[in-house]
Amino acid sequence: MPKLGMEPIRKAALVKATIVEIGRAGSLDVTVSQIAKRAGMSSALAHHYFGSKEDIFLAAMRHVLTLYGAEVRGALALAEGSEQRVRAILAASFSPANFRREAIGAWLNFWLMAQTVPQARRLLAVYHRRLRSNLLVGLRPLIGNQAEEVANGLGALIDGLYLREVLKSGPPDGRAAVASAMAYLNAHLPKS
Amino acid sequence: MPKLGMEPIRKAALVKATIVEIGRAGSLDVTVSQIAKRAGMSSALAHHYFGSKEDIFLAAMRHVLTLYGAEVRGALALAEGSEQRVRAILAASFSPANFRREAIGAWLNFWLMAQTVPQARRLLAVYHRRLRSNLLVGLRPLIGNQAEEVANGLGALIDGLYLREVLKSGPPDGRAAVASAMAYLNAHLPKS
DNA sequence: TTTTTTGTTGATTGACGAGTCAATAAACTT
DNA sequence: AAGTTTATTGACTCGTCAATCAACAAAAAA
Repeated sequence: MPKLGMEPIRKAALVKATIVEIGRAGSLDVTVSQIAKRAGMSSALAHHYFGSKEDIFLAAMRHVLTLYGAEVRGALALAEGSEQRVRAILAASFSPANFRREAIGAWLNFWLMAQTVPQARRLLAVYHRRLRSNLLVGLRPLIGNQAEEVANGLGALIDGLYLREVLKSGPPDGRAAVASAMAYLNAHLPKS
Repeated sequence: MPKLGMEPIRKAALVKATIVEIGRAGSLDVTVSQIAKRAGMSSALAHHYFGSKEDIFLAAMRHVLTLYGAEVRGALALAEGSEQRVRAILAASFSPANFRREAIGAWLNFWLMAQTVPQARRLLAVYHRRLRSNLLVGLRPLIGNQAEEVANGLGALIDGLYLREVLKSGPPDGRAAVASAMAYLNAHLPKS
């Protein structure tokens, strides 16, 4: 019973299913059939809408990155003052929407993919640059010439906290992660 | 021309080849044949010595971890004083032997593996605990009750710096990484 | 109402790869 | 010398999976 205008719906379903399946499997060893099944369609249809498995993965990655970007922008809009801006970015990075098992697993795998798939590498580079520049805007008024260094450190720390969360069991603890990153920030802030 | 006592030699060759191939491929999608070929033998022989592909991977992981552990111990032996101990650990973590493309790629993949393979998870957990306890010994005299928090932060930061290195092109810059981690440490040290 | 476009899938193809086996040969043991 | 253990590989099995195809159905366009 072909209803028209299915394409965006099916694509969205596939993207969502991809993230879930990658999170579940904990690796990129996920078959198109698995993804398609979870999305409620045949694997042939998945291939019909996206050309290849790689395209599916890239779309999923783009989606995760987009969500993250939106959350950061939202938090930034409400932030007042430099320090609040930095805090907002950290909070968004570890928000429940991003800092959940599936998404974390997906992130790690995208990272892996970036090593070999140029498209993925580019996407990740964009994320890096944005994070960095967002952090810098907040940091420069606070610590001036140290801002670059701290922005790099914070970026790495965020990634590292994600990485560590992968190995923990139980639900991710976003609050603890934020606290960790905050501590780093505070240590670099001029003493009150 | 069967010489006897080949087993350790071949196993070592396979382990080395595994690390190289994983580094090259940038993923665990490496065939036993590729590994065996690089190690100069048939894939059948690889299966003969290690039972399965997973066993090969685990052996390679153990090897990387062992090398790292040895380097840390060596550096620690020469260190005098608490601060020097911490610095020694950081230096070892980013030493040329560990902080090189192949090894970094291997690390990332072992991380992935730890998500699904219990053995790998255990190995990584051991590394985590050791790093943590080593850091704590150095940190406690310096900052007392803050030591735990800073040890966690430093651990995550180290992982994060590894992760970031994966995406960079050109040879890894260990010195810069050490400097980054040192900055974190210094920020938490009581100002002189 | 024919034709075209869009949605959909079961079946198939083609490739690849882990792991096994049978066979061969050199070295050690008795 | 006969038998056993260790080293080694080419060929093969068996499974899996990405991608394609042929076919069918319904809506939209002509």
